[in-house]
Amino acid sequence: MAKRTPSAQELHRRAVATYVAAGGEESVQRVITAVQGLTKKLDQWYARQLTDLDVSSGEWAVVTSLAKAGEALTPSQLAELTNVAPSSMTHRLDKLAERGLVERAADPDNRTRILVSLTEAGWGLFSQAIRDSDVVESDVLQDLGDDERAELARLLEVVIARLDDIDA
Amino acid sequence: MAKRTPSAQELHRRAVATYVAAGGEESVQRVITAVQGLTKKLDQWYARQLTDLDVSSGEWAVVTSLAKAGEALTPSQLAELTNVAPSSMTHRLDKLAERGLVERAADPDNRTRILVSLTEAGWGLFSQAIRDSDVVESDVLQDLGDDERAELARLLEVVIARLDDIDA
DNA sequence: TGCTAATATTTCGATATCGAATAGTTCGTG
DNA sequence: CACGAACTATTCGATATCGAAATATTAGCA
Repeated sequence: MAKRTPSAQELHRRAVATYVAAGGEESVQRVITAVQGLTKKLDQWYARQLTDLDVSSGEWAVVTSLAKAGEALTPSQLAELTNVAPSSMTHRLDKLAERGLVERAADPDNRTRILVSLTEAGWGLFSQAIRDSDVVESDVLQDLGDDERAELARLLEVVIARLDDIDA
Repeated sequence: MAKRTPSAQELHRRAVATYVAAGGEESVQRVITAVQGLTKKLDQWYARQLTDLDVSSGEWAVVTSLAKAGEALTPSQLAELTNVAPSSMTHRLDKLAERGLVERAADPDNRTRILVSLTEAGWGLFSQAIRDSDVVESDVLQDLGDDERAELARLLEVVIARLDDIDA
C-alpha cells in the first residue's frame, strides 16, 4: 500500500470538499456526509458482531423490524421495511424460520396474508445483539456530554419529522 | 393493508423505545437511531435517482469513492471503501468500464496492482447526481436554520473524530 | 541471490437478490 | 351476486455477491 489509510475525519473533510466542488451546498453537505459516514462505520461494526452471531445483515434487518413493530408483520411489509424485493423475503424467512428465529402463521382475517413474528429465540437474539452494540455506540458518543447528546438528538429529530413531507 | 404506514417520527420513537427496553441507553439510542433512520430514508431516495441514471447503488459507491479520493484507486481499496468483497469488485469494474464510466490502468510501480480512475463521463455522472441529490438534501434540512445546521454538523464531526480510536 | 511470506487480482462454485410471471384471495362496483 | 381489478406470496430464470482457491508479483531476510 502506497499511503496510509486516512482517518475518518480526513475522509469526511475530503468528501465534503468534493461534494461542494461538484455543486452541493456546504451547510447541507457537512451534515449529510457526516450522517452517512457515521452510519457506514457503524454498519461495518455491526457486520462483525452479526458474523459472530451467524446472522446476515439482511436477516438482522428482519429481526429488528419485527422487534420494533411490536406485532406480527407480513412478508411484504418486511420487504418494504428492509429495502428488499418481496420475492427475496421468501427465502430469507425460510432460513430464519428454519433456525427457529421467526415463525409464520396464517392471518385469520385474510387468507392471502401470512403473519411473521419473532419466536422466543428471536427475541433472545435481538436483546443480546442490542446490548452488545450499545457498548460500541456508547463509545462512539463518548466525547459528547449529556447536554450535547440531547441537542444532537433534538436536531436530528427535527430533520426526521420532515422526512414524510418530502417524497410525498 | 390493515393500518396506515406510520410516520418517520413515529417509527423513530418506537425504535428508540424498543432499543431502550432491550437494554440500550436512551441518550445513545436517540442519536444512533436517528442517524440510521435518516440514512435509510436518504438511501431510498438515492435509489430512485440512481434508477433513473441506470446505475446500481454499488456502482454509484464506486463512482463516489473515486471522486472523493481524487486519485486512482486499486480494486481492493474500492472493495474496502464500498464494503464489498474484493472478488465482487472485478465484475463491477467490468461493467463500469464497459459503460465507459471508469478505466483500468496498470500501476507502473507495481505490476500486481491495477489503478482505477473515473473517465470524463464518470465525472459527468457524478456531478449530475450530486447536484440532483443536493436538492433533496436541502429539503430535508429545511427546518434547520444556518446556526442549527452548523451546530448539528459540529456535533457529528466530534463523533466522527472519535471513530478511528474505536475499532483499533 | 534465493526462498518464503505477504499482497493483489481474478476465477470458480454456491448462495442471495432481483424482476417478471404465476396462483390464489379479497375488494369494489355494477 | 358476479366479474374484473388489486393485492399477496411464491416460483423461476438471470444476475450479483460471497468465500475459497488459483495465479502472479513483490517484499523481507538470511
